[in-house]
Amino acid sequence: MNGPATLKKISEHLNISISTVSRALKDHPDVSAETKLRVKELAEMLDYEPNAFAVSLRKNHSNLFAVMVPEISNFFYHSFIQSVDHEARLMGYSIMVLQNLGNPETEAENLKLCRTNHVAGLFVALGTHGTNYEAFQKLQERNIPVVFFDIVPETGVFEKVCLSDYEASWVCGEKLAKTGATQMLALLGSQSLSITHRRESGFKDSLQKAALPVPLVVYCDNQAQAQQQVLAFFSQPQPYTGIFCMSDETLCGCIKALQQLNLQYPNQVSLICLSNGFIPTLFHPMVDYVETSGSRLGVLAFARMKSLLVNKADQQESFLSCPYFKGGSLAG
Amino acid sequence: MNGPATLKKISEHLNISISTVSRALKDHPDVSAETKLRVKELAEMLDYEPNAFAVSLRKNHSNLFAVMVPEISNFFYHSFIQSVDHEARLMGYSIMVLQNLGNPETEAENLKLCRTNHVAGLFVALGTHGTNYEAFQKLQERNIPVVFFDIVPETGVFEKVCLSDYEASWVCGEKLAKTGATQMLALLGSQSLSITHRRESGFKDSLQKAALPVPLVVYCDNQAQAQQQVLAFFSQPQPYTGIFCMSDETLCGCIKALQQLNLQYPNQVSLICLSNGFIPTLFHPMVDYVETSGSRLGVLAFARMKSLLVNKADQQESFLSCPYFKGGSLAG
DNA sequence: CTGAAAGCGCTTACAG
DNA sequence: CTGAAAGCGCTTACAG
Repeated sequence: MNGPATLKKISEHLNISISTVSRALKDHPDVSAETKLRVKELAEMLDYEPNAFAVSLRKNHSNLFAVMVPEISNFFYHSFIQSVDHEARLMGYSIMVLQNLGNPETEAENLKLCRTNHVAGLFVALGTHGTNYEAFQKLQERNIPVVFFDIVPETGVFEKVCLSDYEASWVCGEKLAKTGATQMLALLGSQSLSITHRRESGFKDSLQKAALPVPLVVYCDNQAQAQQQVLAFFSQPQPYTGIFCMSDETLCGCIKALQQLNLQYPNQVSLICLSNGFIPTLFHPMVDYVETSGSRLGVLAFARMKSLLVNKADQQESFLSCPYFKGGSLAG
Repeated sequence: MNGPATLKKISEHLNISISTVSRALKDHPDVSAETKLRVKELAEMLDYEPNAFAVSLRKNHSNLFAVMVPEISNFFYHSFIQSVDHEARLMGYSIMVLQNLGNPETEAENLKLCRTNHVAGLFVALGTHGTNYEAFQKLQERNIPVVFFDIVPETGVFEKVCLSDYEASWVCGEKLAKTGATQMLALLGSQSLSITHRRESGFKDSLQKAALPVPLVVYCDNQAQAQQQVLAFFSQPQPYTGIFCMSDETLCGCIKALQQLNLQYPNQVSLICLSNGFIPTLFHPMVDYVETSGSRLGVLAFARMKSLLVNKADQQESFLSCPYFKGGSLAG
């Protein structure tokens, strides 16, 4: 009576074998309707719940996905995680969230966790630190599919799911071009990320297309650096400037600097950014942004994961489109 | 050679028994130094990693903690989760994040997950929905300790870890009292939460102590409602007002409304809030706040969890102090 | 110091 | 339609 119910207990109560109980509970066609009924009733009564360890040990596979990100405290990853969590639940799976904090040892530890817990699959956004791709390869060899998202490896055969960074940044350039600004400032993220360079190219190329001068480009590793860069930029007199922030982080730094300098947008400067959409609407006027939606990316990533799991599909690279949302931070 | 290494494989290679391999790897004193060395070397070579399922099934207990919150997308819970995750890692545990989304069925599902995965312990912040306390009791009966944090049950014997909500709100009242404002507005959260009432009392009592009139109190379930309430409040002429926002959510709504109304703080209105500290510093001037630190609460909660686990300590209620951080949103 | 054996709770060929 | 048996990978009394 004490301890959680098990197949054995049920079988003893009913005087039938464990195998039959097991089959009855999963509606195996071999079992008679009557037996099924009796088993299910008792199981319900005893509050039977299968022991996940036993099931997983037997099947050598768990109902757990892992999501690994550089850090959780990020709107974008956040919404990605939420959305993957939602999808996973629909399949009866749950997810385990891991963060690397820019630390290769933590990453190694996390991957080990994935291995020992035999996760069903892994979603990863890489950090700025050097990554050990072999470890991911090893997971794949053990039949644990890996889907990279957002920040993905540049080489190697992997499943990748990305935002259309180039196109999204191109749109930002286009919008800024229309404000009449001649001087452009691009506040980018860490120089060591390929995503930074894709966004840089998209932005630069669209300005070139619009026959505008090459923008001033600065790389920032965090909010404070972005703030400093903007302050430094405006320490000298500037023509009307358009600022492109490639992330929420750079946007926050930028806005702080503008406030310190007492510069108003869109009157004295135009502003556009890439964002998940929460931060830009916090300010007044709202900041124009091209949406890099974590939740939509999550849905896409999950769909790819399912193909890998079910169809053993080939690995590919998918892109998610990024719509533009109008705010009040662009002149004209 | 294929498939991950197991004790059996190692034992076959070395021509010794599985038991000895198992003991050698855990440095059991019975095993000779030489055997230990040989076993460990081979284990290293074969990249041996114990199968978590087998271990857990055997020990009937996992190295997993669960953290259950109403929703992940919240700075406060976020930093709580980060901090618990950090502490857990130090102990060789990992955590599983679950969110209820204000839905009793999801809560039930999540608790089931905790049971079937035999989590080592559970951290919970309750949502606004009615909660089935029996389910938590059941977990405790199965020797899974539950630590409630932030939003905790009002009745029943449970381990609780809370912010000093009353004192923190009291400080907010004190600070606003000094601004010279005579009219006070309290933007509170959902009326169905006890935390809302504790914060309300602390704020009201301190105003009373300062011989100020009773504040106008409004309850808001989300950001948009807070915004509406502030707009409605200022639709009529008002004396100099001090606004107390009990959360980031109400603060965001409040600031949006002030921006719409073109009201400047601290000149036309004073502002103070309870916050984890990220949102208030996003605005200019920075908003004064009393810090409700998720990470410090996480450390405290984890320490309590450890006592419950190790010492089978009695259940108690602990409170975390909340320091005040100066901004530029208070007059005078 | 080492090993054979039982068992954690489940699933699934195999036999009847 | 039902059951006995083997096995997933590990741990740990028990015996020697």
